[in-house]
Amino acid sequence: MPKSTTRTYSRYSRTAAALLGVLIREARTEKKLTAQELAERAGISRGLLQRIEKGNLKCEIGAVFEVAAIVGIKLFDADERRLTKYQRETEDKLTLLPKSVRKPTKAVHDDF
Amino acid sequence: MPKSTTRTYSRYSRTAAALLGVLIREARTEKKLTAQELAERAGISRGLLQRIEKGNLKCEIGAVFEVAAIVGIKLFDADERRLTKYQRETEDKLTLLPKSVRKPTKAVHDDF
DNA sequence: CTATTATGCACTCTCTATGAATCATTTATA
DNA sequence: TATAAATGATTCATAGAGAGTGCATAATAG
Repeated sequence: MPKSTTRTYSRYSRTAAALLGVLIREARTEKKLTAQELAERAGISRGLLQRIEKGNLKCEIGAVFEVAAIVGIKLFDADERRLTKYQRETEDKLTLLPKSVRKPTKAVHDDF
Repeated sequence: MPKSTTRTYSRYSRTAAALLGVLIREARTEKKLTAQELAERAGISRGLLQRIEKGNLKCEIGAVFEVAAIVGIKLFDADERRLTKYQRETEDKLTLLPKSVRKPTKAVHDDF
């Protein structure tokens, strides 16, 4: 990233990430997995898992999803089958929508 | 990151990210926002938004959540109030669980 | 059909998130 | 209670994510 980015996040995003973090922590504990074990299974470092469990928003989404999937947290509350089906349906709807969004030209001629 | 990481993702994670991407794209189109506009509102670049809409797993989760929130995609199917409530409840449950996971020592003495 | 705008893609440069390693602290169990 | 293990916290080097840019192409308003 060029320049300093110091992103600012909405409260909603922060809360969502924090929630996902504690859900993961809870599921991991219930499954009796150590941080090290879960990290290894997910192919990430223990440090990254720590940040994920703390709800850090700068983690890559792939790592977070991977960990969540391993401990059994259903994203979108759906298993893979439903996820795929839902994705197809959404893609279908997308083809019906305009492929690019045009802003109306200011010359609206509402000045009679 | 040290060493080459070339992470590998499960199908579930890939599908989930892809779904989130098309949902965002759909919502953006319905709200008649250009990629540039949405990116600006989220405080990210258009390039990053493109990757998010394509379901790229290497984007930072904060950016994805931020964009999703802006176009009105409810994460965990919950508004901020419910999200916060749910988070508190989960944190409470967490305090009841052991704070660290111990693996049983192999000396189980099941060798009579 | 045409003009104009949005999107897709590729490139460079910069900065930072990640993996690894280490130490301090907390915690479960034998 | 003693003690080995798990977690928390910090540091460091670096691979690679993200911003910015330009251009080709697609797509829509008029």
